[in-house]
Amino acid sequence: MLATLRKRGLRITPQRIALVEAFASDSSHPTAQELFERLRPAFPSMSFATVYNTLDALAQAGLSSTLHLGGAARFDPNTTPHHHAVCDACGAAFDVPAHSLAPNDSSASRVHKAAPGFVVRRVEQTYRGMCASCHSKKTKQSPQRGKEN
Amino acid sequence: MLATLRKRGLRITPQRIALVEAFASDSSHPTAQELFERLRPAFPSMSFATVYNTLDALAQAGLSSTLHLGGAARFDPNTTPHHHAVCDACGAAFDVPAHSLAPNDSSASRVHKAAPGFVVRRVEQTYRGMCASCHSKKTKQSPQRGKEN
DNA sequence: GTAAATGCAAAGACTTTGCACGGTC
DNA sequence: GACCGTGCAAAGTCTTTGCATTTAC
Repeated sequence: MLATLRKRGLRITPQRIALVEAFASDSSHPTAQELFERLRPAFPSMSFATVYNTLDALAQAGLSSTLHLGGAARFDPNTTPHHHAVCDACGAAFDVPAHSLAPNDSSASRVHKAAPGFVVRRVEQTYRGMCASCHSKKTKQSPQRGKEN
Repeated sequence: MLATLRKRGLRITPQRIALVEAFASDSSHPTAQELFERLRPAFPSMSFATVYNTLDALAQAGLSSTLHLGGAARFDPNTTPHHHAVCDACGAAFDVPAHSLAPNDSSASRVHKAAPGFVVRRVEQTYRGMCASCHSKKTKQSPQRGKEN
């Protein structure tokens, strides 16, 4: 990631190094808040602006995407084609590998029928349900991060 | 919608009547702000709390669902199985009919492989791309409501 | 040295909450 | 008349912005 940022003429600051290290291999889809808190020990003076700024730079470089699942935005460093399984109870999001995010003919034609002239670039799929952990302790639900939907 | 609310023991107020009338047949996926402004002429004193309150009541009755596509939440009165095509430029969301929102065997197994024990309840699909209107005036993009992604 | 990033604080957008009053059933 | 809903205002959450200072290159 750092190499890509450098190539784009962006500067490699200690904060960015730390954020990339914390973020790159994280498949938990952290929020800005979570990343901020993760970096705070090393950079007590860091601001949210820096977190958002860096995530934005990564997104522009195609190294991160943003998930809007309700509540705070989640950031995703996984650049391989994949979908998400989202737990309605705790909000956890799991990566689900996909062959491709490109639309197939039948989906493209369905969209075209509903919205003439719409050009589909990619298809995102969200599997809503309940994760194993929440399913087992279903007796008394204890929402942790996500909410409705 | 009103009949269903009444059945649930909820009260039918002029504000709710007006909101349901404005919302029920609206396929543009309005935001709370948009509904609020639509009702303001008739109810100059109405508050956002009432809008959110009513939308919440409709959601609990299964008559409305919430779309989190970035930015403000969008509300959707369409209770038939469908997906959404979302314009990356202007944020407009179009309904795309679907046969069912139930997971099929292959999707369920893919999710299970990625998140063991996850129970899929329904599958949401989002077609990201560009609507006809934005595609034609692509020379100089003019974002209206949605943002990134 | 220069342009870009940081830190800070304030503002902004969106949503929720608490409570007294008023309206529906 | 009881209880739910409304209106209002305030607070809360999440994100963005402006600007002076610092820093990578």
